[in-house]
Amino acid sequence: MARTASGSRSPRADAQRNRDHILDTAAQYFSEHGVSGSLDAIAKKAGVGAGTLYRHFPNREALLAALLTARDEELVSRRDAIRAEGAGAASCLELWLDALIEWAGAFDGLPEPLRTATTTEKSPLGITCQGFITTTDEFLTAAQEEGTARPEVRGRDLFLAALATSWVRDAAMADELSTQALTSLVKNGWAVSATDTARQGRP
Amino acid sequence: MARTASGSRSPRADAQRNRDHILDTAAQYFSEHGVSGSLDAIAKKAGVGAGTLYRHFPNREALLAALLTARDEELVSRRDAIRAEGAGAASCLELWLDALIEWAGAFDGLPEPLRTATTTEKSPLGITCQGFITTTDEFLTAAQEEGTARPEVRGRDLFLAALATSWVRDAAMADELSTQALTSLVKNGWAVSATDTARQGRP
DNA sequence: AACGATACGGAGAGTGTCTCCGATTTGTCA
DNA sequence: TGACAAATCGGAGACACTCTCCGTATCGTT
Repeated sequence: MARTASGSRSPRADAQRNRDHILDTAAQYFSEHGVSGSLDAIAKKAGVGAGTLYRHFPNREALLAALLTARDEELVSRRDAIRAEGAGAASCLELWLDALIEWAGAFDGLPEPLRTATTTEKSPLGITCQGFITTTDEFLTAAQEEGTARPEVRGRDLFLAALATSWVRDAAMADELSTQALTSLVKNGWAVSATDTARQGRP
Repeated sequence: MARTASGSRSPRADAQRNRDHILDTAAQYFSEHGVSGSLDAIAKKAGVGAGTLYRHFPNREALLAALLTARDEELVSRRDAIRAEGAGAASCLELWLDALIEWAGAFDGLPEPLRTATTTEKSPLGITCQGFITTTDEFLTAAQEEGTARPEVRGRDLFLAALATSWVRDAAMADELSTQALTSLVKNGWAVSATDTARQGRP
């Protein structure tokens, strides 16, 4: 008898098929309508009953978490690629933050549930976020040891700042510069230091 | 016949009474349940029919805008007070951003509609936000002329950053440091400049 | 007091989430 | 292959929320 790694019986073929199909449909639907699109509509579009959708994914967050699994893997690959490049710790951190911002912008409205999950104890999304906070911390610590990142900053703060940047972008579509602006703000701040004052005028 | 400044007939006494009462009730309800609390529940709690609530405030945003009017005035006073203090432009900007963050944190979930309003052409909230962006720009420009703020930063970016900070705080209740952390991030960035490197180790 | 303008209230239409359970499909074993 | 039990399905329906409509009540004026 077929079994999964965890010892439970492997899912029935139709169940697996439905699950996959719901996931595909949801990905498209969320792309078009944002993450608050109607779940019943997704079920209908996928050609299954509402009950089927909710059995596979008890709530919106569960569906979102499943949907992000594929993207999570991409992000992990990105992390490894950044590490492999062997650039300076500050550049690595910068690249990682960019990757994080892009990841959180996969769907319209995604930053909101991510933020909630980050601060909500246990949940599929929350665990994912926790992992990425850890990664952020690793890159950050390296940069701090290198002397290129302020020692008082925490990985958690940078992660939240990345989510916030994506959050701003969600609505500020009229102004694509906003993402760059926020990114630069988080990196350099609005205040000029003594060094920068001397430099002022030549970019 | 009594008339308002704009020339239309002044509202009937019962209408005014209801409006005020709804506003009071909504303020309390939103404080307890966040800005996505049920509007019908507010109507019921205020002892009026749903129709009455929606006649006075056609949608959630209108109610929110009316609710914020009082707080807006406080914020404007704060602006004047900051100007009057006559401190350095950088300090003024800093104080103003703090005031903005506090304002946007008046209710749980408020940053979301504010951000939407900021990027949505005309709307009661949007106009309010536009005004505060202008104020932010004034403080920012002063700091830039003083040489204490980076020239490439825009008031709009700082305003959105303030909203984002409030947004993060909304969920990160487990960690009150987050607001400070984000504020400092927006001011100084995570990267250390050459000057700071020399300073490292003595706070 | 009487009348027109204004405002009220709540039933109900439309939409969305999520549950429950009889009907159906699948996998297994004889 | 046939039959049985477990697993899964589908969609009606309970419940919540937003917002509209319109008959009824109240206000302010003459």
